[in-house]
Amino acid sequence: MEAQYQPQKIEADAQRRWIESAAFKAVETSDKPKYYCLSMFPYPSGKLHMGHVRNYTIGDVLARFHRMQGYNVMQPMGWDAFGLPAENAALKNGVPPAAWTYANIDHMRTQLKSLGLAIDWERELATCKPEYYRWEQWLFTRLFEKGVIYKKTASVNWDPVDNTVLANEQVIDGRGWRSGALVEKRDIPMYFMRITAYADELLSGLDTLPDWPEQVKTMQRNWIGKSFGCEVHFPYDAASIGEPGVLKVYTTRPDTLMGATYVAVAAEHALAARAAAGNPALAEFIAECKRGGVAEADIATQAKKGMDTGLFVTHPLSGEKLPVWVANYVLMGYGEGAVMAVPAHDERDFEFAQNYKDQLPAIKPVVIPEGYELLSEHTIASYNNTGNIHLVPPVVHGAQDKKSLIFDWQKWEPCFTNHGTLFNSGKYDGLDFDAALEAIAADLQAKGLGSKRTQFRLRDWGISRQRYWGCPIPIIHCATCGDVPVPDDQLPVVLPEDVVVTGAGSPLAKMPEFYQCACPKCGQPARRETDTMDTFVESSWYYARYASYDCGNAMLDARADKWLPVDQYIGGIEHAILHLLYARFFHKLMRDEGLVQSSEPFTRLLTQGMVIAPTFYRDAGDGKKDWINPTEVDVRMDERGRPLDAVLKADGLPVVIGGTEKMAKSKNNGVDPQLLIDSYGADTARLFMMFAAPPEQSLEWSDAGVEGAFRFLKRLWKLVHDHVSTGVVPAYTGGELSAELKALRFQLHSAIKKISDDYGRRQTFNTAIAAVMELLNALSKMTDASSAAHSVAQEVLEGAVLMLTPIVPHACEALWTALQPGTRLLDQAWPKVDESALEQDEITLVLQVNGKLRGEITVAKSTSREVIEQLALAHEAAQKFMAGQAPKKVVVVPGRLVNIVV
RNA sequence: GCCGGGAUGGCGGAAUCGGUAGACGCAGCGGACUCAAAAUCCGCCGCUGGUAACAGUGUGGGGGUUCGAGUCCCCCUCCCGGCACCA
Repeated sequence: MEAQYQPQKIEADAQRRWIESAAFKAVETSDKPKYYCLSMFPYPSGKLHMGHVRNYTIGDVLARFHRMQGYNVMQPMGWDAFGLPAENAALKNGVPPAAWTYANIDHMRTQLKSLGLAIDWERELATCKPEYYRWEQWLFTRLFEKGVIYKKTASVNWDPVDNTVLANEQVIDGRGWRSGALVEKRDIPMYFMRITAYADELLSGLDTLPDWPEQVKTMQRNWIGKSFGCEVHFPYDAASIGEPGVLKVYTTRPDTLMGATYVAVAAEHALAARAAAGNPALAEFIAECKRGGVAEADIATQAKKGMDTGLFVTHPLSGEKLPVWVANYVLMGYGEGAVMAVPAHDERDFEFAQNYKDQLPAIKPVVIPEGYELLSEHTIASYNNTGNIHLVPPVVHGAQDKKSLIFDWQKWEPCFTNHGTLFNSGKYDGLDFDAALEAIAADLQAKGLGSKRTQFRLRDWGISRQRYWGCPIPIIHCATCGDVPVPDDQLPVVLPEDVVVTGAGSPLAKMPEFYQCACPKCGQPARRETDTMDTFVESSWYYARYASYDCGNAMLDARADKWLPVDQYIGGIEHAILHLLYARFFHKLMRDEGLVQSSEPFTRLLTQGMVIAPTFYRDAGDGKKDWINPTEVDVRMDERGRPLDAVLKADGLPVVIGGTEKMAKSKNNGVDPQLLIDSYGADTARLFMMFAAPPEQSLEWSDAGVEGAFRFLKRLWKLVHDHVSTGVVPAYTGGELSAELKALRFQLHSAIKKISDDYGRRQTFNTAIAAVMELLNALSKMTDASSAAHSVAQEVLEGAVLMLTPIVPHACEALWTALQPGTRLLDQAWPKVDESALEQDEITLVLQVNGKLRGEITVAKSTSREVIEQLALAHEAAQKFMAGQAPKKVVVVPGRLVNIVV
């Protein structure tokens, strides 16, 4: 064994041995239980970033831990290879997206391999290869024929200068990122997947996933957004609208129907268009609403604006005339594109009604929020006579609050949205939410003007993209036969790879050799669809294809059900909703096609946090900042180690210390993992990543932390080196031991117990590493030089090496060979707890007086509660702090503490 | 705006089921070794007062429940992730 820890040599040797022995090939026939461990595949952006290193190290740690636990492990890797960045790179550098992508894949594969991941590389796939996406096209044609995929129009961001559709991230402050033109909404035809047909199952399926983070399930539940309410029809007012009809709205608050004071429709709604026909001001307002992008975050934060259409509808129950407004906060894509507005009980309606209080009818409260009551002196009649919001008197006061809250509905209070008792609602007065819902729904039903309805917030998934670098949609448009799916024997529709990207419109639409074709049904000349699919489609089923990676005649074969579902999936928290929901949806689609039997794709989910780093900058004048990479900066400390200031290494002059943020090009705070691997080795990189924070939290980059990780590996190396240099011995198996050695074995076996739990149940690798460090600190302090001590040391070191193997596999392999020459670490099982080493006859209890720590007492394990109480009361410190007062109560928590209350 | 998280020493974090706050590591300080430096090893290290023993105080802010709260409940502040065409 070398005296020096030499990571480069050790890592190259270990990786070569793993390749030569095909150590991580997933075995398709095995008696062992399977463990399918999957990290989200990377987008081949160019080179590995720290987030990748973190993600793949976490996956590798879990894969290797389970391998040692006796599982048949599959850990594959591939490339999420279609996407926008390749087109952006093509625009910038003139390289075709395909060439750029393949070059990136080659480089990143080399980088990933240098991390020493226990991956079965035989199963590698890239989604931009026809042998992958042909099966996506095949499934598309199946789903199209079933009606799961259908066509409708939808709004997109349109850049009127570049004549192209923009992604939301390409719209900056309402303008196209390249042209600078004001972006507008434009309706175009697209293909949609009917994910809403699976909404109920996607919702209930979450209850079958106990090993998903609660946070992710909550987010998905809210995203799906199942609600119970009523569809309400407001008959057109014939005088103003000029024809019969009904305006449909959906509401989750039918109990507030009697409080509706107006209705609001989206700018794209048919009634808005009808009213705008003879109203230039309204037409201009509608045009204004159509300016700007389609991103919900922008729409939801803009000021609430609207305009009266001059049209009226009639209230379905009261027959009252209600004005119809166009409002920018009503979304066409959600519900019916129209809402009934109840400003007294909905915050957005309230805000809108306040903005237009001179033009809108008075706010009309109809629900007394739970916990409050109507002031007796204010009758409903007096309320109804007030007529205007400014004059609305106080109507309720808090029943539970002593000082009686007064509400006048002039200022918003959160409790206005609470359920409660109806008033001011005619025959429904006095009903609670449930009774009101039933009564109002029944009356609407009787009049043919509505009924109870369940609604989802979830919308169908638009998968058409007017882009080049994606999977072609396998549809042929025929003048006589309509949209015809491409027949199986003509698949795949291959994406041409040698194209010129201009940034204006889709290249495919300019390539007759691509789009000219014959209709598969009638043989007449036809046009091939030139839109490609959303790249979320590829990433919705890749996890299944790994199992049947080399199957040439089907999307999946029987091996899919052998490996699926994925036992452990690992990826960034930013994918909590979209990717994970789409993948769950696709799994059910594949199940219903008979391709898999399970209903959920991922049994256990670990959502990893971001990698963040400090930012530094200098003002560049003109309000801009020059961001400086952390590696170019020295942070100076005061005498207590607190940061004083920072200077640029190059010129010694000060730079400004910014916040600690997600590593990003825009802030120039990224640290290249390659530099880390080159100077310290993959094991140090892996150890630092796993030690610095638990996987679910954000991880702060720290040069000093990396140094610390490296130092620990050197110390471990030296410890093993010094130990084996005095002769290799068998590990301790039995015999009398001194108290010191007993204590060391107690610590070892407690550590095995704890660390097994940390890797397996808790997935907190930072605490596992800390426990090994404590164990080795204890070993270093051992003074005993007897042969018994040497055999216990052997046991401790073997245990430590085995327990670090998932995290630092290269170093551990070399250390194991030194500890047990002639054996292979790859063949070793996870260490077992020796229960006899955990037996203790004395325990230490904490002594508290009034909950404050005042001392401790050590007693025999079997000591009774009464004796412990007596010992505690007699304790010197207890006597002192009781100051002669009699104890009111003595709390004894077995094995933990005694608390004397005076 | 809506949905979901987070906040603990100078720093990253630990405290797993309401029971010793600060494990482990980094930084810093003191010492050993060295001609010297690096590396390594040993010791100290929340804050305030105190020579010390020790005492008080302390988990973003405010309130509450409890013998006991970083942990549970209510309110607030700030930061982060997602919002359907970034992946």
